[in-house]
Amino acid sequence: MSHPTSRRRLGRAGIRDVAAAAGVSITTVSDALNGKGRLPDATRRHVREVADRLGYRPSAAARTLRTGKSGLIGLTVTTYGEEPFTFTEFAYFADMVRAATSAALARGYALVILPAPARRSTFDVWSNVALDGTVVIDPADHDPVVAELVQQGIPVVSDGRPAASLPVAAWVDNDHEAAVTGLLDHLAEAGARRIGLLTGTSTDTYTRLSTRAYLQWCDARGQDPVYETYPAHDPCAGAVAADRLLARPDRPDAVYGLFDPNGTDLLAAARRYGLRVPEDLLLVCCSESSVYASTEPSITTLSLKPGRIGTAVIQLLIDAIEGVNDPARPVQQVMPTELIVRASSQRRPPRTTVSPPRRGPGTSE
Amino acid sequence: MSHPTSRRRLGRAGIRDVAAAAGVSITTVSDALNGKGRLPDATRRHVREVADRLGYRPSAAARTLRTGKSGLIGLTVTTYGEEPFTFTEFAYFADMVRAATSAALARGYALVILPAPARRSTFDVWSNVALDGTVVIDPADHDPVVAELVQQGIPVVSDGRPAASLPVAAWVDNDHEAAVTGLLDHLAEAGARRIGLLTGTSTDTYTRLSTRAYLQWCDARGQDPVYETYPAHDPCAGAVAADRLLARPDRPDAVYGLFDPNGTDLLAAARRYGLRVPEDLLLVCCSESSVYASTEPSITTLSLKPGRIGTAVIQLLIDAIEGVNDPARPVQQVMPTELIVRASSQRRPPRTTVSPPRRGPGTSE
DNA sequence: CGATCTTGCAGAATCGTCCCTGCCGAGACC
DNA sequence: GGTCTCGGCAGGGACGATTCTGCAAGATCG
Repeated sequence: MSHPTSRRRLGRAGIRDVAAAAGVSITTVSDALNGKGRLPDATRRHVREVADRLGYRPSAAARTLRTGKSGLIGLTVTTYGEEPFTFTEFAYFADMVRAATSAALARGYALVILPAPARRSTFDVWSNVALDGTVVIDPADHDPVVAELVQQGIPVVSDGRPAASLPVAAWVDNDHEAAVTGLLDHLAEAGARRIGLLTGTSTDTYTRLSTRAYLQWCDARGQDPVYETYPAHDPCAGAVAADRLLARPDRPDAVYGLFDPNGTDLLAAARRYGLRVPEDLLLVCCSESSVYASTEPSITTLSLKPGRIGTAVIQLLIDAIEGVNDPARPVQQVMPTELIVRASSQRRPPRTTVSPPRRGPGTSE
Repeated sequence: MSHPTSRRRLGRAGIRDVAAAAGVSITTVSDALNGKGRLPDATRRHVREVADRLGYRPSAAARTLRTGKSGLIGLTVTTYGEEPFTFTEFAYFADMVRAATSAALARGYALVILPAPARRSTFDVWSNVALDGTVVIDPADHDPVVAELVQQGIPVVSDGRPAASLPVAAWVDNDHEAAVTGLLDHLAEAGARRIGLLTGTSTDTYTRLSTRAYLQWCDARGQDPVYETYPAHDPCAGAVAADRLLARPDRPDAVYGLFDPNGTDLLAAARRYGLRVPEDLLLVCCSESSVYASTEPSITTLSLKPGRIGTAVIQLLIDAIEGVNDPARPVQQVMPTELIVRASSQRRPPRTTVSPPRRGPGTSE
């Protein structure tokens, strides 16, 4: 033999081995397996059968090198440094990532979880993985990662409104203003006269837009804003802030909590002050957690529908990767939220109880 | 020029462009950037500076093809079909994946989320990504994915005890027997006379081992087992099963719920039957959710410490990939759990240390 | 019956990087 | 002063696929 093809250095079968075993050329094997070229069905079947018999798996690296497409989509949360998720948004991220993963897999892509890089370096994890595109969750205003990726020609789609300066291909976000306004209307209809807000100190778009919508609603209704802020990343601070809110002289008769644990925080605080929910205090919080369906009383939640967001983000990104939409102008997509109305925000429960509502056997304190 | 090096087909700078711009050879660039070869520092600095100026990023695909290492680790839950996670284990998976991601990134690897493949095919997502190793969560007894991967020489480490026939390189699991035994002892010490169990109908190792430990404990203590089972994937079924358990004629005075939502399920059921917690009913459930710290009363939980598990799994896998440990025999690692004792499992709150130890106020039956 | 077209496949050039091999000059050593 | 060693780099062959080009042999046609 002139070519040293016969040597086997690895246990894995390559396309050469398949070609040799099937008695055809490498080209024919590639064409047969990929459905290209002009081959009779008999040859195709034969090659496929031989490939199956040898347990042939094409090398992903070689294919990526040749075609320039890896089938991988990066997923990153640059806001919170090293940790890929922050604590208060577990359920949101879990749901969002789950939906995004499914959507990506359905179109033949896989998700890679990536960190916010500590510093620019030629050899961090980012440059070690070939990405077709990237999803960025809550990008900071001047995110260096996004700039770098875009400069390399990699499409980026963000979950959450990016700053105008960020050249993302598209973004998806909830209609936070409409959500908060609708929710406050709901509380007002249930009889709330003074609605309080439990919000965060950080300046991300979610917190900012929600708080602004609350202030505007108050302004339009002529109600004085009643709110407390706390650092959302600290779970203990939430309970303290809930307490502060209910201890105020201008105590609200309804509260909306922006973050997932606020429901239980507020419920516990209400119990400490002897306030009955929903009789004395109406309660809504933004959460994806199902536990609020079975608390006592059950708590009305605002769901951001992270699953829908994850799916939408992936669709837009893959469209951008495959050049489906017009790459010239970015695509915005505003997704609706869902208010899951439960006992905590209804003065008159829908079920007409036979027995008259009685108070429980006294407060322990 | 004899070589047609001058053509530029893509905007991205390759190693050739760096070599040309720096006036050195490709070898020198590679050596300078990778810290190999014998080069004076002046040359190294010069090459690095030129590479930075051109915005050079090495091609991950080419490197992977050449070196055989991709820096990617697969993460998969084969048990639940299409969806990567199931609903009842959100908090567990979120925590586990978060820790695993961090641990992998710290050692220079990134995680790829992969599905259970629908059927064997030459071109599913699995064969489109080059993996250095894979983490499998709760593998089924004869998981075809694991077999396939091992046959291809890709190390596999599992979260959860695999069947003896599965040739994984290592596994990590909680000490479920010790956890359940310790928890039941804790309840007995708190005054429980008849401890019930809320468990699942599926046959995964977690459910199986936990239930067996319960039965053995009952046997050793001479207590009749009192338990209800339900399909854990159905969140509504949990509430129904909790109701069934408390409606039994041999109603338990303490209950352990195996799944995350069981705490609120049981609390709601107890309220419906007018049972006070912890006075009439002691409660423990297995959960990673922080909401049980602020329910009323707060609920004692068994934490499986998924973060530790995720970290351990990744360490073992990367060790196997890099050939640190002995590949001949598999490594087992049994991780401890943590019982977070709260109000729901304590008849006497810990603050009343003044009064002498007395038995509780009799059984309700 | 020769020219053209179609079918069925093989050769070989990439893709971008790593790294083994080898060459050249300059000191070191006997 | 010749050989040895060693530092400093360049050449070029993989890695394993995709795919463009091209060449025979039969089919079709005027």
